[in-house]
Amino acid sequence: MIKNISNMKNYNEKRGRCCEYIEALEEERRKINVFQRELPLCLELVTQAIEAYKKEISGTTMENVYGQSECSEQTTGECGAILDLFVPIKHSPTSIEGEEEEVDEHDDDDDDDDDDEHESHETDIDFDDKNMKSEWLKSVQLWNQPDAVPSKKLERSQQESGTVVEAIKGNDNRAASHRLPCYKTSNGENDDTKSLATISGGSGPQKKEAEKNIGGSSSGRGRRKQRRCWSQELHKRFLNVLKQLGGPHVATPKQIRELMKVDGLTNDEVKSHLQKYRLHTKRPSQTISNNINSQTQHFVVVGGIWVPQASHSTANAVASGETSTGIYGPMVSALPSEWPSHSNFCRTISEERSRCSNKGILRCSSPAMSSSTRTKTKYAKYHNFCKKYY
DNA sequence: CCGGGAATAT
DNA sequence: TATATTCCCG
Repeated sequence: MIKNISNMKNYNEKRGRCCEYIEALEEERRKINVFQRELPLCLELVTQAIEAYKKEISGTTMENVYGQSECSEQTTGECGAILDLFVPIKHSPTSIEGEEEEVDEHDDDDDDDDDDEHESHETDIDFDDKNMKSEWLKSVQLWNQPDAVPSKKLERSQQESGTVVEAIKGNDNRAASHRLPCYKTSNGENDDTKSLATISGGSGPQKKEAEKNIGGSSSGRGRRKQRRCWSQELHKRFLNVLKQLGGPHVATPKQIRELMKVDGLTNDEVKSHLQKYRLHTKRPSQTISNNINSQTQHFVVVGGIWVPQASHSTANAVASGETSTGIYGPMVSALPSEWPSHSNFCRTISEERSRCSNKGILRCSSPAMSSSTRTKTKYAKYHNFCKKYY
């Protein structure tokens, strides 16, 4: 009898959990929905899983949604089994070395964090811990996700104060070593995001694709890395770091990369991003006819960095008070506009063939770099920069 | 090697 | 067109 009771209890518990998961999954589905086109299978999977859960709850035990992965009960019962569907099996280190050889000849030197794709136990999904899931999701979002996703807002709210980032950074990832997005999916040919591999692998803990360069034809190492987008999260971090370093014109790619502590991020990528960013900052005005640098503008310049006006105060505080310690103090709001001007600035850079000939008008109110250790070089740099533009 | 920037690809 | 990647040079 006791047994029965405990069973019952167990059942109820399980049921409760299932309900929770259904909710969570539905939430998830809403998010994924945004990417319907990109992740049709993902959506399908989640949908099916939701149905499966519901059925399960309603008593009709019918698992085996897919025929595969039948209710193998692991420690957690079938919830786990189904859940597993979503967790792309992370085969640990295998993928890495596969392509390592030539795509990245130097890189990955990164002393500290690196991608420690931690082991393989998929059980770490851990039931009661949905936070983890969101964290994980978020970190994934860090890299892909060309456009904004509403969900992000939500998550951000719960942990302001940059804890996320902290965790992401991995410098103290005791709780959960969630990997950061590896962005290194190379493979230039046959790309097509629709390839199943890409999707399933990509949506989950995406690892680097192993295969490429098949058949040895490979035509040399000319392949380009697959294009990856800087998510807002990522860009936000970029901005933060930039702020710490004193602005886009004094920060150096390497420093930025180091401070960002995003594993897998390379200097080149940072450099590129920085370049783009600088371009944007170069010719700020002339887009909007009416307001010429008036107060009505939604962006303000803080230490040479454009930030949304809303966050101006905080940013400013940091800029002046600063002292990098509180690294992630001021997170700018999750709003989409972190760029000098969100969309295109009609920039006619075509002309300037010769280097150094650009005469952008740039307003930079004293860079917020005072107490940095390596200030000297920066200072010089900054002066150089000013000279250039004034 | 690193950084800036232009050329090139997506 | 915008943005990311690669090439080139100092």
